[in-house]
Amino acid sequence: MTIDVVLCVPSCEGPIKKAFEVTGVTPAVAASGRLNEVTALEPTDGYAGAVINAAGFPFNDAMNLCRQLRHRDRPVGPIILLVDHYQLDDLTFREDLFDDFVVGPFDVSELATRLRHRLRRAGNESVAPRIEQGGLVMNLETYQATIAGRVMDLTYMEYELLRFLATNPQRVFTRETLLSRVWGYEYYGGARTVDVHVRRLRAKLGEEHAHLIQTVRSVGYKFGADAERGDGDL
Amino acid sequence: MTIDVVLCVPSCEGPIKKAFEVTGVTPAVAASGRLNEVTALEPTDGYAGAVINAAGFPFNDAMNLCRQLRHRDRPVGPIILLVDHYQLDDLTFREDLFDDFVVGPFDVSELATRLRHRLRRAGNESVAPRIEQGGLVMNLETYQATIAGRVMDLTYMEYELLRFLATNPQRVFTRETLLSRVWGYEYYGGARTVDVHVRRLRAKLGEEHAHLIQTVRSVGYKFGADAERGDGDL
DNA sequence: GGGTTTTGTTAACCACGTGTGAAACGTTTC
DNA sequence: GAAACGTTTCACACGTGGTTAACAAAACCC
Repeated sequence: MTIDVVLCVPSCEGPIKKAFEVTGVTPAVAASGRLNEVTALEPTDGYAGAVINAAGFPFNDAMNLCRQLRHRDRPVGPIILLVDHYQLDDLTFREDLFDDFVVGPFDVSELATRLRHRLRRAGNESVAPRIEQGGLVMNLETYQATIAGRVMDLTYMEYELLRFLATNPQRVFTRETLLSRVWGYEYYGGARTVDVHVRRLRAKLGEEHAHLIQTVRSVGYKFGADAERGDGDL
Repeated sequence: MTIDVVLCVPSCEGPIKKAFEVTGVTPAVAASGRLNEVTALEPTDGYAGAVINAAGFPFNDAMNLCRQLRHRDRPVGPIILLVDHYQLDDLTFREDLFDDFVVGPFDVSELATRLRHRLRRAGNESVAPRIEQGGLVMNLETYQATIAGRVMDLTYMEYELLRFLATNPQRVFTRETLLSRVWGYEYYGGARTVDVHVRRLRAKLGEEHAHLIQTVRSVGYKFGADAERGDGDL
């Protein structure tokens, strides 16, 4: 039997270290939080999971790391996020990027219990590997998207934006929300950026499916076929 | 679309109740924690999940309930356990009985975030905040409105005005009030603006439902079906 | 390091929502 | 029944907000 190695970013100290000891798994500490470091440290049989302390380094970087880990060819196990209380709101609409979270100040028992819980449950839970909405299929592992069977050649940002919209169908997002959730920064200047990316996406969706991304005037954009049938499915 | 109902055992008070409100799901409270009560309360389309306060009643009973819920023919959604800190150890080797847990003292934000997280990961679009009044349904996330099941195609201002009126049914607003509350500025000039928007709304509500917005002569407008019997229920 | 792709910005253009005034209509009052 | 008042309806002009294309900057790849 091999030893479980769990990725730990960016550090493994205090209660976090204790929790690892109690649980009996070995941490691999990637201090930089960069993907190449993560890959370099990886044991031959892969990581059993990941603990990312989003309270310990820039939140956006943490989110990006999650995204990258999810998209890797070799999937890492369950991702556990450590956050401060004030960061809870930032988790909204990002539910797919992590499998569990712990709110600081971090308690050893809780950390250990969650670690054990997720590691044990790993395998039973399939992380929704794909999105299907109105002819659009997005494979979250291969980074590929098809519309009505035709492969769309999307760039990174296009993919992320489309994914975000498609995972929350029918819901309207303001440009500011999109900027903060997809781009991950606080709106310096260009809200028009969103418009342009939407335009590019619509172009790649093709004439026929361009309407999948709808403009809600004075509000923002939403994904989804029109609910024009009178079934009132709000 | 149906409303998500989440089983709540054995009570739904304080932070737990708040978390349900924030998340926008409806609790079904089974005070006894017995399976027959759970079944009796079950909506036709089943539970979207379960919140079981193991700190609130005998721990073994809570575990038994979890087991029963898991083994039912009709599976309940994700099970979230509420525990006290000293109970953490008791969770070991029972990882398969629940999907998430929260450690007391219970924090509204954390509870809500976990609830949302699990419901979403279970593929459950958690229900949006909405307004329902006399056949009118307004979904505040999708910016859609339906009247008697038919989708109304509202513009921004129309939506905002209708929303304001519908959130305060039966209450009469002067044009000035509407201008300041909905438009947000201090009435330079056109009170006729309100009239016109009301007209457009009535048109989109359709012949049959136009009366939902009522004119109160020399005063203003109000939303609501007629209380034409003289029961004076104001 | 040069070329290519991706990403963000700026500005012109266009469409649609919105507000306005005036006329038609209805209701109340003398 | 006519005058006074309030509401509804209509047509039109203006401006906000969205789309589009072209450009600049940055990242990426040999």
